[in-house]
Amino acid sequence: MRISQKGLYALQAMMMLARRYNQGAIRIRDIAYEEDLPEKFLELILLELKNARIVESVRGAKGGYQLRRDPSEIRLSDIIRLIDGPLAPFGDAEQLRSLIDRDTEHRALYQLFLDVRNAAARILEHTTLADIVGGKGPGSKRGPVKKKAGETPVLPMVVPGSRRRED
Amino acid sequence: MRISQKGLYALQAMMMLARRYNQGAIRIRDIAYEEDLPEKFLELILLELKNARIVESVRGAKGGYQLRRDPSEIRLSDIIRLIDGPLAPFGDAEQLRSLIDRDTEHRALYQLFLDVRNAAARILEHTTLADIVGGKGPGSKRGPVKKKAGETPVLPMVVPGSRRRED
DNA sequence: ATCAACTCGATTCGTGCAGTAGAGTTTATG
DNA sequence: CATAAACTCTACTGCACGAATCGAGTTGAT
Repeated sequence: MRISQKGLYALQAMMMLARRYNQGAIRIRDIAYEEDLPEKFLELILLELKNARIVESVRGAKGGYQLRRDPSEIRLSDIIRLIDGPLAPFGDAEQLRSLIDRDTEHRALYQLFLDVRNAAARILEHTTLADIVGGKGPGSKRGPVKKKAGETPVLPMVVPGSRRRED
Repeated sequence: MRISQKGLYALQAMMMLARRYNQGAIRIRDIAYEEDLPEKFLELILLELKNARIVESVRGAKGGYQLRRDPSEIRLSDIIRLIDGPLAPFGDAEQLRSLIDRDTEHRALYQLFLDVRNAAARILEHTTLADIVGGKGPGSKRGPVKKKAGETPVLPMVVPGSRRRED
């Protein structure tokens, strides 16, 4: 699952809308300026988010965009799936399950792909915009997803010499 | 982290080489035929794998390709990183850490990307070719990675009505 | 010697990503 | 009601990358 530049822009814009939730609509231009995103491109993205009923627009003078529901009700997976498609590293979950059933030679490989997709889904479906913005409000029930062993804490404790294997 | 068609071909070819480990070299043509991969494209892929010292070639008549080390010593992440690049869904781990340090506005977002990459890395760095081929040999120490809650068992127990949310 | 087999640069074709342009429509407000 | 602010939407471009294919060249087994 690759997150494109467009996907990143979408997430940034949504974070900004989440921070200003319940403070009225924001103009595309202001989002673009404050987040430093290409304005016309952002326009396209917001249109997609609107068609997916995640945000809504207010037309005319003093118009702009705002979230359609509470930040705690918008999962990151909603946004990513919309803009960048399935979370699986290859194909989608449906297709992988089918391959696991039919392609006995490569079953274990596809099963692994599915495991990777499930790991990503577990994170991204359990994290909402509210978890991601510093918002004072209650947000969802917990911090950025229940921390399992190995996940880095929010303030990462940078130990300069501790460089591990890189991507 | 998207796995391309090329990446899938590479993994399939490597699985086949792993199955025949210690049985001499196999011709490109035979791999292509048995795995049903485009021959000339596969040639390119094997060349890359050779330059990365994962496989080796035997030239001349009776030549072909074979693994350079035991299947249990070849991690899937080795192959995927070579062919398709970093495991992170956006950028690479290094870059994400840097963004987490510098971009305070979006810190939590990049942290999440890093969590996703770590989840994928944890799976793909702990699974070797030996884990993936049905091989009778000892392979590595365990099955396809220690199963944590939520990972599908190898034989997936298909309950027809139990369709969950799809990608 | 000869042929199987790998090596490798060049090329093609299509798709998708990233972004731009501009005309059209709606509506708040003076 | 005029008008400017703002969204709506279609079209288009440039470029890079993915997925191959081709063919000439080199090496080595027998």
